[in-house]
Amino acid sequence: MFSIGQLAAQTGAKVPTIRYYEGIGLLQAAGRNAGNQRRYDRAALERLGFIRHARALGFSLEDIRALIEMSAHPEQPCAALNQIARDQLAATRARIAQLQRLEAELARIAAECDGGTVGACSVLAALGDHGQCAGPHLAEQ
Amino acid sequence: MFSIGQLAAQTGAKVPTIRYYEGIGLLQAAGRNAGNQRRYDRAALERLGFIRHARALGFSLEDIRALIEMSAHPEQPCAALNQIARDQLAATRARIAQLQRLEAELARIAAECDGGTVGACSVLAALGDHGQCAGPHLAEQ
DNA sequence: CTAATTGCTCTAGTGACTAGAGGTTCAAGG
DNA sequence: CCTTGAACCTCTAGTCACTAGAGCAATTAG
Repeated sequence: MFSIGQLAAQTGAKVPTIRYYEGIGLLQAAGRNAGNQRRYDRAALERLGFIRHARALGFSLEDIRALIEMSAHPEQPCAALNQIARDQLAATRARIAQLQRLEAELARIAAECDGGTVGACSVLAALGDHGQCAGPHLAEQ
Repeated sequence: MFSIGQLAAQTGAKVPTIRYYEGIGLLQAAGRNAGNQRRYDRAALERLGFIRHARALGFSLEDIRALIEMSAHPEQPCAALNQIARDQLAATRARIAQLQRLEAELARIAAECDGGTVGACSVLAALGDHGQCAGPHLAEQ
Protein backbone atom coordinates (compact mmCIF):
# COMPACT_ATOMS: atom_id res chain seq x y z
CA MET A 1 0.00 0.00 0.00
CA PHE A 2 1.24 3.47 -0.94
CA SER A 3 0.70 6.88 0.53
CA ILE A 4 -0.40 9.64 -1.84
CA GLY A 5 3.15 10.98 -1.87
CA GLN A 6 4.58 7.62 -2.90
CA LEU A 7 1.95 7.31 -5.62
CA ALA A 8 2.88 10.77 -6.84
CA ALA A 9 6.58 9.88 -6.89
CA GLN A 10 5.91 6.72 -8.88
CA THR A 11 3.65 8.27 -11.51
CA GLY A 12 5.07 11.77 -11.83
CA ALA A 13 1.70 13.29 -10.93
CA LYS A 14 1.68 15.92 -8.21
CA VAL A 15 -0.09 15.23 -4.96
CA PRO A 16 -2.80 17.89 -5.41
CA THR A 17 -3.42 16.58 -8.92
CA ILE A 18 -4.18 13.12 -7.55
CA ARG A 19 -6.63 14.59 -5.06
CA TYR A 20 -8.13 16.64 -7.89
CA TYR A 21 -8.63 13.51 -10.02
CA GLU A 22 -10.37 11.86 -7.10
CA GLY A 23 -12.52 14.94 -6.55
CA ILE A 24 -13.85 14.92 -10.11
CA GLY A 25 -14.44 11.17 -10.01
CA LEU A 26 -11.72 10.20 -12.47
CA LEU A 27 -9.91 8.12 -9.88
CA GLN A 28 -12.19 6.22 -7.54
CA ALA A 29 -11.92 7.39 -3.96
CA ALA A 30 -8.98 5.76 -2.21
CA GLY A 31 -9.32 3.81 1.02
CA ARG A 32 -8.14 5.49 4.19
CA ASN A 33 -6.00 4.39 7.07
CA ALA A 34 -6.85 4.94 10.73
CA GLY A 35 -5.63 8.54 10.53
CA ASN A 36 -7.81 9.39 7.49
CA GLN A 37 -4.90 9.36 5.04
CA ARG A 38 -5.32 7.87 1.56
CA ARG A 39 -3.80 4.46 0.89
CA TYR A 40 -3.37 3.07 -2.64
CA ASP A 41 -2.83 -0.38 -4.06
CA ARG A 42 -1.14 -1.49 -7.25
CA ALA A 43 -4.39 -1.22 -9.25
CA ALA A 44 -4.65 2.47 -8.35
CA LEU A 45 -1.07 2.94 -9.50
CA GLU A 46 -1.97 1.46 -12.88
CA ARG A 47 -5.11 3.54 -13.24
CA LEU A 48 -3.22 6.72 -12.49
CA GLY A 49 -0.43 5.69 -14.85
CA PHE A 50 -3.03 5.26 -17.59
CA ILE A 51 -4.47 8.70 -16.94
CA ARG A 52 -1.06 10.39 -16.89
CA HIS A 53 0.06 8.75 -20.10
CA ALA A 54 -3.17 9.58 -21.89
CA ARG A 55 -2.82 13.19 -20.68
CA ALA A 56 0.75 13.26 -21.96
CA LEU A 57 -0.63 12.18 -25.33
CA GLY A 58 -2.97 15.16 -25.27
CA PHE A 59 -6.31 13.54 -24.41
CA SER A 60 -8.73 15.62 -22.38
CA LEU A 61 -9.93 14.40 -19.01
CA GLU A 62 -13.35 14.00 -20.62
CA ASP A 63 -11.87 11.67 -23.24
CA ILE A 64 -9.99 9.78 -20.57
CA ARG A 65 -13.17 9.39 -18.59
CA ALA A 66 -14.80 7.81 -21.66
CA LEU A 67 -11.79 5.54 -22.23
CA ILE A 68 -11.93 4.32 -18.63
CA GLU A 69 -15.66 3.75 -18.97
CA MET A 70 -15.05 1.64 -22.07
CA SER A 71 -12.30 -0.39 -20.47
CA ALA A 72 -14.90 -1.54 -17.96
CA HIS A 73 -16.81 -3.21 -20.81
CA PRO A 74 -14.19 -5.34 -22.57
CA GLU A 75 -16.75 -7.39 -24.52
CA GLN A 76 -18.01 -4.41 -26.52
CA PRO A 77 -16.60 -3.55 -29.96
CA CYS A 78 -13.69 -1.15 -29.86
CA ALA A 79 -14.93 1.17 -32.62
CA ALA A 80 -15.82 4.02 -30.26
CA LEU A 81 -12.55 3.58 -28.43
CA ASN A 82 -10.51 3.83 -31.57
CA GLN A 83 -12.61 6.78 -32.71
CA ILE A 84 -11.45 8.77 -29.69
CA ALA A 85 -7.85 8.02 -30.57
CA ARG A 86 -8.37 8.95 -34.22
CA ASP A 87 -10.16 12.17 -33.26
CA GLN A 88 -7.23 13.07 -31.06
CA LEU A 89 -4.85 12.36 -33.91
CA ALA A 90 -6.89 14.54 -36.26
CA ALA A 91 -7.04 17.35 -33.71
CA THR A 92 -3.29 17.13 -33.20
CA ARG A 93 -2.66 17.31 -36.93
CA ALA A 94 -4.98 20.27 -37.31
CA ARG A 95 -3.23 22.07 -34.46
CA ILE A 96 0.17 21.42 -36.02
CA ALA A 97 -0.99 22.78 -39.37
CA GLN A 98 -2.32 25.90 -37.72
CA LEU A 99 0.80 26.47 -35.67
CA GLN A 100 2.88 26.10 -38.81
CA ARG A 101 0.91 28.94 -40.40
CA LEU A 102 1.56 31.04 -37.31
CA GLU A 103 5.22 30.10 -37.38
CA ALA A 104 5.58 31.32 -40.97
CA GLU A 105 4.00 34.68 -40.17
CA LEU A 106 5.99 35.14 -36.98
CA ALA A 107 9.25 34.31 -38.71
CA ARG A 108 8.51 36.86 -41.40
CA ILE A 109 7.54 39.52 -38.86
CA ALA A 110 10.55 38.92 -36.62
CA ALA A 111 12.94 38.97 -39.57
CA GLU A 112 11.84 42.46 -40.56
CA CYS A 113 13.24 44.15 -37.47
CA ASP A 114 16.25 46.26 -38.32
CA GLY A 115 17.26 47.10 -34.75
CA GLY A 116 16.20 50.75 -34.71
CA THR A 117 13.66 52.45 -32.50
CA VAL A 118 10.17 51.28 -31.63
CA GLY A 119 8.68 54.01 -33.79
CA ALA A 120 10.55 52.87 -36.86
CA CYS A 121 10.27 49.14 -36.22
CA SER A 122 8.22 47.22 -38.73
CA VAL A 123 7.31 44.55 -36.18
CA LEU A 124 4.65 46.67 -34.51
CA ALA A 125 3.09 47.56 -37.85
CA ALA A 126 3.12 43.95 -38.96
CA LEU A 127 1.45 42.85 -35.74
CA GLY A 128 -1.31 45.37 -36.20
CA ASP A 129 -2.06 44.80 -39.82
CA HIS A 130 -3.29 41.47 -41.04
CA GLY A 131 -3.12 42.79 -44.60
CA GLN A 132 0.64 42.28 -44.48
CA CYS A 133 0.20 38.59 -43.77
CA ALA A 134 0.64 35.95 -46.42
CA GLY A 135 -2.55 34.09 -45.53
CA PRO A 136 -5.13 33.31 -42.87
CA HIS A 137 -3.93 32.22 -39.43
CA LEU A 138 -6.82 32.37 -37.02
CA ALA A 139 -5.61 30.96 -33.74
CA GLU A 140 -8.11 29.50 -31.35
CA GLN A 141 -5.68 28.69 -28.60
CA MET B 1 -18.46 56.96 -33.61
CA PHE B 2 -19.32 53.29 -33.24
CA SER B 3 -21.41 51.37 -30.76
CA ILE B 4 -19.81 48.34 -29.15
CA GLY B 5 -21.78 46.09 -31.49
CA GLN B 6 -20.48 47.92 -34.56
CA LEU B 7 -16.93 47.70 -33.23
CA ALA B 8 -17.42 43.98 -32.67
CA ALA B 9 -18.73 43.53 -36.21
CA GLN B 10 -15.76 45.38 -37.69
CA THR B 11 -13.05 43.56 -35.74
CA GLY B 12 -14.51 40.10 -35.35
CA ALA B 13 -14.27 40.34 -31.57
CA LYS B 14 -17.36 39.49 -29.58
CA VAL B 15 -19.10 42.18 -27.58
CA PRO B 16 -18.36 40.64 -24.16
CA THR B 17 -14.72 40.24 -25.19
CA ILE B 18 -14.43 43.96 -25.84
CA ARG B 19 -15.89 44.73 -22.44
CA TYR B 20 -13.52 42.18 -20.94
CA TYR B 21 -10.52 43.88 -22.56
CA GLU B 22 -11.67 47.17 -21.12
CA GLY B 23 -12.18 45.57 -17.71
CA ILE B 24 -8.59 44.31 -17.53
CA GLY B 25 -7.23 47.62 -18.79
CA LEU B 26 -6.05 46.39 -22.17
CA LEU B 27 -8.36 48.78 -24.01
CA GLN B 28 -8.73 52.17 -22.40
CA ALA B 29 -12.22 52.82 -21.12
CA ALA B 30 -14.46 54.07 -23.91
CA GLY B 31 -16.41 57.29 -23.71
CA ARG B 32 -20.12 57.05 -23.07
CA ASN B 33 -23.15 58.65 -24.66
CA ALA B 34 -26.02 60.23 -22.72
CA GLY B 35 -27.53 56.77 -22.09
CA ASN B 36 -24.27 55.32 -20.64
CA GLN B 37 -23.49 53.28 -23.73
CA ARG B 38 -19.92 52.97 -24.99
CA ARG B 39 -18.95 54.95 -28.08
CA TYR B 40 -15.75 54.27 -30.01
CA ASP B 41 -13.69 56.26 -32.50
CA ARG B 42 -11.39 55.10 -35.26
CA ALA B 43 -8.37 54.96 -32.93
CA ALA B 44 -10.18 52.46 -30.72
CA LEU B 45 -10.94 50.40 -33.79
CA GLU B 46 -7.24 50.28 -34.62
CA ARG B 47 -6.21 49.39 -31.08
CA LEU B 48 -8.69 46.54 -30.98
CA GLY B 49 -7.59 45.39 -34.41
CA PHE B 50 -4.02 45.26 -33.16
CA ILE B 51 -5.03 43.19 -30.14
CA ARG B 52 -7.09 40.76 -32.19
CA HIS B 53 -4.37 40.24 -34.75
CA ALA B 54 -1.71 39.72 -32.10
CA ARG B 55 -4.02 37.24 -30.37
CA ALA B 56 -4.53 35.43 -33.68
CA LEU B 57 -0.75 35.15 -33.89
CA GLY B 58 -0.71 33.47 -30.51
CA PHE B 59 0.52 36.25 -28.23
CA SER B 60 -0.77 36.27 -24.68
CA LEU B 61 -2.69 39.26 -23.38
CA GLU B 62 0.29 39.92 -21.12
CA ASP B 63 2.59 40.09 -24.14
CA ILE B 64 0.12 42.33 -25.91
CA ARG B 65 -0.03 44.60 -22.91
CA ALA B 66 3.75 44.94 -23.09
CA LEU B 67 3.63 45.59 -26.84
CA ILE B 68 1.06 48.34 -26.37
CA GLU B 69 3.16 49.82 -23.58
CA MET B 70 6.17 49.89 -25.89
CA SER B 71 4.26 51.46 -28.74
CA ALA B 72 3.66 54.42 -26.44
CA HIS B 73 7.44 55.04 -26.36
CA PRO B 74 8.41 55.13 -30.04
CA GLU B 75 11.81 56.70 -29.35
CA GLN B 76 13.13 53.70 -27.42
CA PRO B 77 15.11 50.92 -29.10
CA CYS B 78 12.98 48.08 -30.39
CA ALA B 79 15.11 45.24 -28.97
CA ALA B 80 12.63 44.30 -26.26
CA LEU B 81 9.80 44.49 -28.75
CA ASN B 82 11.47 42.17 -31.16
CA GLN B 83 12.41 39.84 -28.31
CA ILE B 84 8.72 39.28 -27.56
CA ALA B 85 8.12 38.35 -31.18
CA ARG B 86 11.14 36.03 -31.26
CA ASP B 87 10.10 34.39 -27.99
CA GLN B 88 6.67 33.77 -29.44
CA LEU B 89 8.26 32.26 -32.55
CA ALA B 90 10.46 30.00 -30.42
CA ALA B 91 7.48 28.91 -28.30
CA THR B 92 5.48 28.17 -31.44
CA ARG B 93 8.30 26.06 -32.87
CA ALA B 94 8.70 24.16 -29.62
CA ARG B 95 4.98 23.47 -29.51
CA ILE B 96 5.02 22.22 -33.09
CA ALA B 97 7.93 19.88 -32.37
CA GLN B 98 6.15 18.49 -29.35
CA LEU B 99 2.87 18.00 -31.17
CA GLN B 100 4.71 16.19 -33.92
CA ARG B 101 6.04 13.70 -31.38
CA LEU B 102 2.49 13.22 -30.11
CA GLU B 103 1.24 12.80 -33.64
CA ALA B 104 3.72 10.01 -34.33
CA GLU B 105 2.69 8.11 -31.20
CA LEU B 106 -1.00 8.61 -31.80
CA ALA B 107 -0.73 7.46 -35.39
CA ARG B 108 1.08 4.32 -34.27
CA ILE B 109 -1.47 3.64 -31.54
CA ALA B 110 -4.48 4.25 -33.76
CA ALA B 111 -3.07 2.05 -36.53
CA GLU B 112 -2.85 -0.94 -34.21
CA CYS B 113 -6.60 -1.33 -33.77
CA ASP B 114 -7.88 -4.45 -35.54
CA GLY B 115 -11.58 -3.75 -35.06
CA GLY B 116 -12.26 -6.39 -32.43
CA THR B 117 -13.56 -5.96 -28.90
CA VAL B 118 -12.41 -3.47 -26.29
CA GLY B 119 -10.79 -6.27 -24.32
CA ALA B 120 -8.65 -7.37 -27.24
CA CYS B 121 -7.90 -3.91 -28.58
CA SER B 122 -4.29 -2.88 -28.43
CA VAL B 123 -5.19 0.81 -28.26
CA LEU B 124 -6.10 0.72 -24.58
CA ALA B 125 -2.89 -1.11 -23.71
CA ALA B 126 -0.83 1.33 -25.74
CA LEU B 127 -2.49 4.29 -24.03
CA GLY B 128 -1.68 2.88 -20.61
CA ASP B 129 1.90 1.87 -21.23
CA HIS B 130 4.49 4.44 -22.08
CA GLY B 131 7.03 1.64 -22.53
CA GLN B 132 5.43 0.92 -25.91
CA CYS B 133 6.16 4.42 -27.11
CA ALA B 134 9.04 5.20 -29.42
CA GLY B 135 10.28 8.17 -27.40
CA PRO B 136 9.42 10.87 -24.91
CA HIS B 137 6.36 13.02 -25.53
CA LEU B 138 5.57 14.93 -22.39
CA ALA B 139 2.71 17.23 -23.16
CA GLU B 140 2.24 20.32 -21.09
CA GLN B 141 -0.96 21.46 -22.69
C1' DC C 1 -45.93 54.42 -29.73
C1' DT C 2 -44.58 49.94 -29.55
C1' DA C 3 -41.69 46.06 -30.19
C1' DA C 4 -37.38 44.23 -31.14
C1' DT C 5 -32.80 44.77 -30.71
C1' DT C 6 -28.92 46.24 -28.52
C1' DG C 7 -26.82 47.87 -24.63
C1' DC C 8 -25.63 47.91 -19.39
C1' DT C 9 -23.64 45.54 -14.89
C1' DC C 10 -22.74 41.65 -12.26
C1' DT C 11 -21.92 36.87 -11.20
C1' DA C 12 -20.50 32.41 -12.30
C1' DG C 13 -18.64 28.83 -15.32
C1' DT C 14 -15.02 26.64 -18.51
C1' DG C 15 -10.30 23.08 -18.29
C1' DA C 16 -6.83 21.27 -15.70
C1' DC C 17 -4.79 22.13 -12.49
C1' DT C 18 -1.83 25.12 -8.70
C1' DA C 19 -1.11 27.77 -4.38
C1' DG C 20 -1.96 28.78 0.15
C1' DA C 21 -4.07 28.71 4.92
C1' DG C 22 -4.67 26.31 8.89
C1' DG C 23 -4.81 22.10 11.11
C1' DT C 24 -3.68 16.68 11.83
C1' DT C 25 -1.00 12.42 11.46
C1' DC C 26 3.05 9.85 10.69
C1' DA C 27 7.93 8.17 11.05
C1' DA C 28 12.47 8.52 12.70
C1' DG C 29 15.85 9.84 16.13
C1' DG C 30 17.14 10.58 20.92
C1' DC D 1 8.26 7.62 25.39
C1' DC D 2 8.72 12.04 23.41
C1' DT D 3 9.80 15.37 20.17
C1' DT D 4 10.41 17.21 15.73
C1' DG D 5 9.78 17.77 11.03
C1' DA D 6 7.84 16.00 7.05
C1' DA D 7 3.90 14.56 4.93
C1' DC D 8 -0.91 14.47 5.13
C1' DC D 9 -5.87 16.49 5.55
C1' DT D 10 -9.80 19.94 3.89
C1' DC D 11 -11.18 24.10 1.93
C1' DT D 12 -10.91 28.25 -0.72
C1' DA D 13 -9.21 30.95 -4.30
C1' DG D 14 -6.33 31.85 -8.27
C1' DT D 15 -4.65 30.96 -13.16
C1' DC D 16 -5.90 32.24 -18.69
C1' DA D 17 -8.94 34.20 -21.91
C1' DC D 18 -12.85 34.38 -22.39
C1' DT D 19 -18.26 32.81 -22.41
C1' DA D 20 -23.05 32.43 -20.61
C1' DG D 21 -26.77 34.07 -18.27
C1' DA D 22 -29.82 37.06 -15.29
C1' DG D 23 -32.18 41.14 -14.92
C1' DC D 24 -32.66 45.64 -16.33
C1' DA D 25 -32.09 50.20 -19.41
C1' DA D 26 -31.52 52.47 -23.86
C1' DT D 27 -31.94 52.77 -28.70
C1' DT D 28 -34.01 52.20 -33.21
C1' DA D 29 -37.18 50.72 -36.95
C1' DG D 30 -41.69 50.62 -38.35
